[in-house]
Amino acid sequence: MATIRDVAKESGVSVATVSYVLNNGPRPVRAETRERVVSTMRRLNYHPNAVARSLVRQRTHVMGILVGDAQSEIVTNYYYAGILAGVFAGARLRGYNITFFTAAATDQGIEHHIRAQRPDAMLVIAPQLGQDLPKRLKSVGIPLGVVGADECYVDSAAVCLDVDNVAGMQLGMQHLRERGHQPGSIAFALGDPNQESTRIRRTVYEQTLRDWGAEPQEQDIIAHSFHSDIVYAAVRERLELPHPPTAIFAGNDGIALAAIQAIRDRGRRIPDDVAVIGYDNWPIAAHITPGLTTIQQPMHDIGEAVVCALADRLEENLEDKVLSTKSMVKRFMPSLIVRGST
Amino acid sequence: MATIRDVAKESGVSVATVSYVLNNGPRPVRAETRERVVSTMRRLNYHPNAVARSLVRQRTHVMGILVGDAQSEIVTNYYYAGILAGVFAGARLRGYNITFFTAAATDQGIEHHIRAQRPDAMLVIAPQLGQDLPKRLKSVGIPLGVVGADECYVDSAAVCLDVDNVAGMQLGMQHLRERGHQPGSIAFALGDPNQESTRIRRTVYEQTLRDWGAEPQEQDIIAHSFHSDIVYAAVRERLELPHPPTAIFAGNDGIALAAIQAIRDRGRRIPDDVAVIGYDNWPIAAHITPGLTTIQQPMHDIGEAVVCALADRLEENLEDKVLSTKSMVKRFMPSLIVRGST
DNA sequence: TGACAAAATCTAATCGTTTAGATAAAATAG
DNA sequence: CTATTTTATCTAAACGATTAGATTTTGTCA
Repeated sequence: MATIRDVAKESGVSVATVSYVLNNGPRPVRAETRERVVSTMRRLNYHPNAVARSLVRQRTHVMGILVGDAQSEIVTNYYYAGILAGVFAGARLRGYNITFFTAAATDQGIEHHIRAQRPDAMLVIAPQLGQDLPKRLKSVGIPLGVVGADECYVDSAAVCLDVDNVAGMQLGMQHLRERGHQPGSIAFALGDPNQESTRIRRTVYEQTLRDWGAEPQEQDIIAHSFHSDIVYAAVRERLELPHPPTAIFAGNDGIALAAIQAIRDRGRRIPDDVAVIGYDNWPIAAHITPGLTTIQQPMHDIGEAVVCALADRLEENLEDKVLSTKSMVKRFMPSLIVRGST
Repeated sequence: MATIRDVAKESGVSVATVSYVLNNGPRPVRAETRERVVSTMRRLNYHPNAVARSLVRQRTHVMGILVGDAQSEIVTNYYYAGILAGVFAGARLRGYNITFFTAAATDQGIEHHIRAQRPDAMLVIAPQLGQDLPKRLKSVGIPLGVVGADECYVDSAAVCLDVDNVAGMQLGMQHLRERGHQPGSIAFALGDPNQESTRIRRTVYEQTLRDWGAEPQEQDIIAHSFHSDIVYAAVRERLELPHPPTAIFAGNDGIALAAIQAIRDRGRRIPDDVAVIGYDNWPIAAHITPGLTTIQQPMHDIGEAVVCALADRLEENLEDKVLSTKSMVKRFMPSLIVRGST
């Protein structure tokens, strides 16, 4: 494979000149010379070695991405998938490569691994990573981008992006209210209670009910899991209790699907007897009957934004030579997709 | 950040000695010296720079992965997601990093990009990439791993892994036959006819019918798309024609879902009037009623296997100093998951 | 035409490793 | 106690780029 030396020798100039041609600077090159160099580069099928470049420039143009222990989750889960797609788009836009760090999050060695690989920045997407991870990542000393878990990262000089869970939840509650459901008849199938988003949404759910003058009931908060079987059982159970809900707000569309199943198997009609509203707008939501009303989140935008924000920060650093220590938090507005289930 | 020089100076030895400690070789180091070096490495929080290492070793320990134009597809589609998860597992196992090459497949510059980044190997997962891509990738001269598209890569010195589409299709057809469906009453909702897998499965479908003494009918090959709306319409249409099928074999579970919807909306029962069998065993397949009978493919295994095969090849090359030019093709056996829809 | 500034190019150090070849220290043999 | 082998280290040249500083070439103006 041709090197810069080969090109230099072949076109009768020094390597420096070739480099100036390659980078359009920082020193000028006579047009005639440039042409000669460019043509030999083409002739030799020369491509500058990114590894060598990284070494001298002290930048790899790689952003690392860290995913939870369950590697499969990140790609299987539609929520993550959307973010990832956005991340790729942003990376292409700004000229970065995305490398997946395959070490387990609980590895003692993850910082070491990062230090060794020298990505320019790190992305963290799975919110349920270990407690001490923020500190450990911060200690590496490179810009950090976090999606969906501000709280514990807010003092880590990180770029924290998230969906606005408060707004999303309010959007859905408001919609149910407009559809005529009484505050006391709206249940919440929340999902994994360990996730930050779940906690926030629960708070909003409860607060909204109180604002409407109803005290939230423990029995109306059901399905403390994302697993279909558990959700199904929980919904069936709730439907047998007194004062069954006339509407169920589900923590994601998977939960909504399981809830729908449970409602139907109980012999109730959707949306006449029980309305269902989901969260995330999975592709399947549009293709069931009735269509699932759901909260759509701009996941692609978030993924793209986090990469761009980090790229901005990196370019800034390039000038200031000092790593910004300010954290930044930005929330993205969800929107309501109304379909037949409400 | 500490370099090997700092460690050397601090422990009063040469950089070479530190390097020998770091790599356990290739020359011996006195135990006493080693200890001293190791302890200063720890004290200085030293981590060898992978970039510098890559430069001198001429190996990056990175495998690049190329995905189709629709970046989102790879992560949204459950089929790809499974493979990806396996790829990550394999990469962790063998000590490689996975980098996504974000350039569009149709980019003229994709080989250039690869050449510049110098991954040790490339993975190609989306089968519907451009026609000339195999040639272009081969021209880069690094080992190639291909999942799901042997044909056009078989002369590219590639590692080609795929699901055994013939076996999977036969498995499903056999099952339908055992459930009492007549050869002339089995329709095939194939999906995107441009995909290699679709073509193979169609051939097997037709051949199987002939083996059973029935001539395949054009009208029984429906839904030439993966798009739910198109599938839905096609199935509805077919159900109105004479001799409606008693069983529909779907090209993937998404198609099956749309078909089920269509069958139900037409007022037919599943599986009594029409049986449905899917392909891919999406998570949702277990959570609908009736459960969807489907063909499960060992996607995780395939993803892991392709990485391992490439790693083997790379280690081999390390010794032989010559890139193996033999292509290797391996097929993975699918299995039948029987649920209520048949 | 000569003096001087500007533009173009070259030389060589650098980035942080690995690893052959030379050298010093320790171990073994005679 | 040398001579010789073995083991442990060191020195210095790569790997393939970038980029200051020195040097040469070209252009401008009196």
